[in-house]
Amino acid sequence: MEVNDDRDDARETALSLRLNYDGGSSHLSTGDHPRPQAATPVEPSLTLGLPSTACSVSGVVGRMSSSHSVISSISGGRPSKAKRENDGRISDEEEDGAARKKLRLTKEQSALLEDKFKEHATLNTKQKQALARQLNLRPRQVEVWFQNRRARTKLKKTEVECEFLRKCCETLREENRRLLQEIQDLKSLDFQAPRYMQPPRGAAAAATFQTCPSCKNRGEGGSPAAAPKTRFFNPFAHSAAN
DNA sequence: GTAGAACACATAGTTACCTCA
DNA sequence: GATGAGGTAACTATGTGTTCT
Repeated sequence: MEVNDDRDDARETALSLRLNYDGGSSHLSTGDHPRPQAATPVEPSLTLGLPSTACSVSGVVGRMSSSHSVISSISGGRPSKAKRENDGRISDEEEDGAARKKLRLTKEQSALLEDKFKEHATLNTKQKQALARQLNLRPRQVEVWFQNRRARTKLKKTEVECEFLRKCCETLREENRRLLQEIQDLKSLDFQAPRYMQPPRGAAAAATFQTCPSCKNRGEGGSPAAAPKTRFFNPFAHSAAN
């Protein structure tokens, strides 16, 4: 129906904008709208140069292939929760009259879904229906798969970023250790304070300051007004106490 | 022009099933 | 064979933008 298609296009535009705003896992563009950036939805916001998440799925596909050849397998069944009657969407029960089954996608289905996901992280209605037909799945299943796939991508990205930050933290910690050691080394030196360092004021501050060694040695030498009062600012006195 | 209902779809979190070690 | 962990399909709850009235 043309009306629905038009609405889909408009909605997808809005969704695309919202997703970009959210800074979500993908810079998505949906449907027929031109995609502004890279072709793969996985990496764009990953600026770390780390492995693509696509690889995380390959193992699953391989594993699934061991027991399923061409047709999606259906097994078990779980009690349906009667929520979706109120939902506008069609549930599995409503569609085929049977209880919802847990299926495993075949290797071929997974591969094609992955390919499509690399092209578009989201699908518009037409794409979803076409893909569902192609895969012999229900559109709802394709939709769910893409939802879960996006979630997995985002999770992987979060893990990668977490690891990156952990390494950054460790680097900074090491740098901090090095600088502290450098401070200790400098403290051990009998160096002369520069003259631009002004003396502190107040009794509390005085506790963390000591007389400049050069002034101490000089005694009453120099200006009678300034020399005896020149003090050496010891920025390490406080930290050294800790 | 604006408000609100309806709609479709997004994400986040959860549940239940399946596979494998 | 039992079991726990991990993966994932399917679900629920909630939020958002668009369209229509």
